[in-house]
This record gives sequence, structure tokens and C-alpha cells, in this order.
Amino acid sequence: MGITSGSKPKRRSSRRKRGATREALIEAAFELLGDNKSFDGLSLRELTRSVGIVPTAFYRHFPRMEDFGLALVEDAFGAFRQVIADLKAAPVPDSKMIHGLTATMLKSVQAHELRFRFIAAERYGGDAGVRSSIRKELRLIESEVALELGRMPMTNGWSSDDLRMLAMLFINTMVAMAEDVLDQAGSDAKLAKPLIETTEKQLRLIALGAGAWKSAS
Amino acid sequence: MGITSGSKPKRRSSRRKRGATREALIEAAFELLGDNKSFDGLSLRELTRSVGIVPTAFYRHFPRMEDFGLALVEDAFGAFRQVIADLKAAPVPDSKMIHGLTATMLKSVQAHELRFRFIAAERYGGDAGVRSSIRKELRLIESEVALELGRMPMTNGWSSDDLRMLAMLFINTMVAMAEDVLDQAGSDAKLAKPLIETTEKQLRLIALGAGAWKSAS
DNA sequence: GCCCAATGTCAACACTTGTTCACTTATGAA
DNA sequence: TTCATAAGTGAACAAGTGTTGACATTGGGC
Repeated sequence: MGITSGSKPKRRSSRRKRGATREALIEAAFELLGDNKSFDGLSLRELTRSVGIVPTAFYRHFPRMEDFGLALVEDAFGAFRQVIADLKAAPVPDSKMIHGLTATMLKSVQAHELRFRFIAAERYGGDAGVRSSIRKELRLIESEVALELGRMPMTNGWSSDDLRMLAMLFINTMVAMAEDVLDQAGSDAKLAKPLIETTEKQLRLIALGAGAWKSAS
Repeated sequence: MGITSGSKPKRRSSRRKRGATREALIEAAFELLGDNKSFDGLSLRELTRSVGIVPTAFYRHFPRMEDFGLALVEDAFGAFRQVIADLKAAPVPDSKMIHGLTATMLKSVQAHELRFRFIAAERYGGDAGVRSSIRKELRLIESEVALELGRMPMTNGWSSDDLRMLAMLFINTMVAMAEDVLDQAGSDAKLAKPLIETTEKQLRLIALGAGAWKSAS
């Protein structure tokens, strides 16, 4: 007897590993959202359908849709932090630093395309909970970048307010590039090229401004 | 007899003036979208409900939902152009130019709050048609701003590419301020203050960079 | 004043949606 | 091996959805 004793021919669906369905839901959501949809236009049913579970099973993993949104934000910013780490780790000779930054940024953004699409789309759109959660995460990243900028010789003697101001400007410019690349070019390098060239120019101009800051005011 | 001859007690709803319902639909949409909703989460029925007409009447004004989206973009950018005009018309003594620009921008954005919310929310979110339409409009505004920047003595001898680059940077910074103000401060002047101060600093830094541009590269 | 086009109404269609409830099944720790 | 519990099922509910077609009313240009 043993194993065969309780076996039935009708096994409904091969169950996933422990936390796998949760991840599958998140991944499926990013995919659906990447296809011209926004979070609050996303339905629980099409989500579970594309994962291959019954609608009600959703609640086993997320008690409310709101919690799901926050999980998405968390996951997406995991990718964002990875990008920041890449930027820090990238070996950039000082002369071509800006070029290196944009190139690394471009590659990372394209690698995590769906997550960045999500962040861009939901940053100012739709659900309030998701939005404020994104804002909070961006603030943290601002702090991190500000800290990094403070290490550079160029910013000697700057107030922390000014450092943060510069970090925001830097991030905004980078994010704008990311958004534009995803929106217009996708993974097409040819289309992306003029966008990153413009961004490089902007960063150089900002660097020039930073060099003249305070000493000239 | 005269007027009373054909009158029935059951007049369903007082009809609006000629194009009024169309405008009412647009206005209602902005209001609904301002309340934590996004365009593709907007339903035809709740829209018509809030205007006070029957669902099917919607099609009398817009054959498809898509056309409605484009109408919204057009309307919203009407407001945006108004802001640009305000910026141009504002009497700004050179010494306090940047302060004047941000102040005017802030006032205009708050005056057309709902339209700017819409632009911010749909710029990278949801419907593809709306998104690309917004991008097109922003390009036009970029050109206009680039032209204006080209008139300033600071940009003497700049290539049109560089002018456009600067215009994009300028607009991005302004738009970021607008988005943040709407998202965090609403119409509360106290909350908005630090945001515009940061923006002013950023613009001053950009101006410094522009002053050093090309001559230093 | 007449009349057609613009605008609005009503009923009905076939779906999709979120959430509940009571069950069944598999898994991992004891 | 036992067994509590996490994970998935299926039926059912009351609402909400977009779109159709045929009909009613109004107002502005002739």
C-alpha cells in the first residue's frame, strides 16, 4: 500500500514550492502592468488567471489588494537598489565618470525593465498607498545618493540641504532618462542613444553648476 | 396656449447648452481622476453618472473611450500652455528671475490643479494613446522653451541641440516641482514652501552650469 | 414655423468583477 | 507517522461593466 493508498487520478494542479505562488503573482502583475495597464485597472481575476490559480487563492497570500500593491513597490525597489549598488561598484575613471554612470544606469534599467516601468507609472498615478510608498522609498535613495555626493571633493563644505538638493536633481535627471528610454526605446539601443547622450550633457552641465556653486553666490 | 401647449410634467433633465455636456464630461473626468484614480481605471458609467446623463449618451460626444482620452490631453495642455504664457508674461527683474519663475509656476499649477494632476499621472502610466499624446505635447513645449532660452544672452552661440537639452532639463525640474507640490502639498502654501525653495536652488545651479557651458568644455 | 441633426432615454445583452463560505489536499515539523 | 496548517478548489452572490438598437425630444438654421 504505502504511497499509492491515498492517490487519486485527479490531481488538480501541481503545487508550487513554498513561497513560489506569491512570487509568481508579483511577477505576473509586473508583466500585466507592463502592457499598458495601471495598478488600479488591474483586476484580481485576470491576475490569478495568468498565474493559473483560482481567484480566491489570492487571499491566501495577500489579505487585501492594498497589501499586494505595497509588495510590488518593495520588490521593484529591490531592483532599484541593485541599480544604485551597480552605480557605486562600477569602476569609473574620473574623466569618463558621467558616461560610465549613464551607461550603467541604462543597462540596469533595461535589465529590470518591468520594475522600472511600474515605478514610473505609479509614481504619480492611481493608488494613493502605492504612491506614498514609492515616495518614501525614493526619499531613502535620495539620502543614499546625497551621502555619496558628499564624498566627492567637488562638494566640500556643502550643507546637507544643498547635498540633498543636488541629489534630487541628479536622480530626477536619471529617472527622467529611464522613463523616456522605457517609454520610447524599450531595449532598442539605437533609439536609446540620443536619449542617453542628452542625459550625459545634462549631467555635465549640472556638474559644471555644482563646481561653481556657493563660491559664486 | 403658446409655450404651455406641448409641455409635459415629466421633463427628464434640463438640457444643457450646445457643447456643454462635452465639457461637463471632461471636467467630471478630471475630478474623478483627481481622486486617486487613473484613466484606465475610470469607467464610462461612473463618468456619465456623475455628469447626470445616461451611459449611452456618452457615445454622442465621443465614439470611443480612446478619443475621450485624447480630448482630456488636449484640454489639459491648454492649461499648460496658459502657464507657459504666464511665465513669459511675468515681469521678472533679472536679479530675481528664477524666484519669479517658480512663484508663477506654483500659482499657475495650483490654479489648474486637476489638469496637472492628470498630466503627471498619465505621463508614464496606463493608456498608450494618452501617453504618446502627452509626450508629443511636451515636445512642443520643449521647442517653445528652447526658443525662449535661445533669446537669452547666456546662451549665445549654443547649438539648437544644446538649447533643447537645456530646455528639457529646465522643464523636467519644473515638472518635478509641480508633481511634488500636487502630490504632497496640494494647496497648502506652508508645505509647498520647502519644495519650491529646493527647486529654486536647482534652477540657480543649472543657470550656473549654463553660464559655464561650452566655454569650459 | 418647419424640420433635421444633435442630444438624451430606456431596456436589454452578455460579461467581468470582488468576496463569502465550506471543502479538499499537500507539507513540514514534531 | 501523525497532524495542524498553509495553499488551492469550486459554487455562488450581488454589483458593476461596455455596447447594441430603437425610440423621444429638443434647438438652431433655413
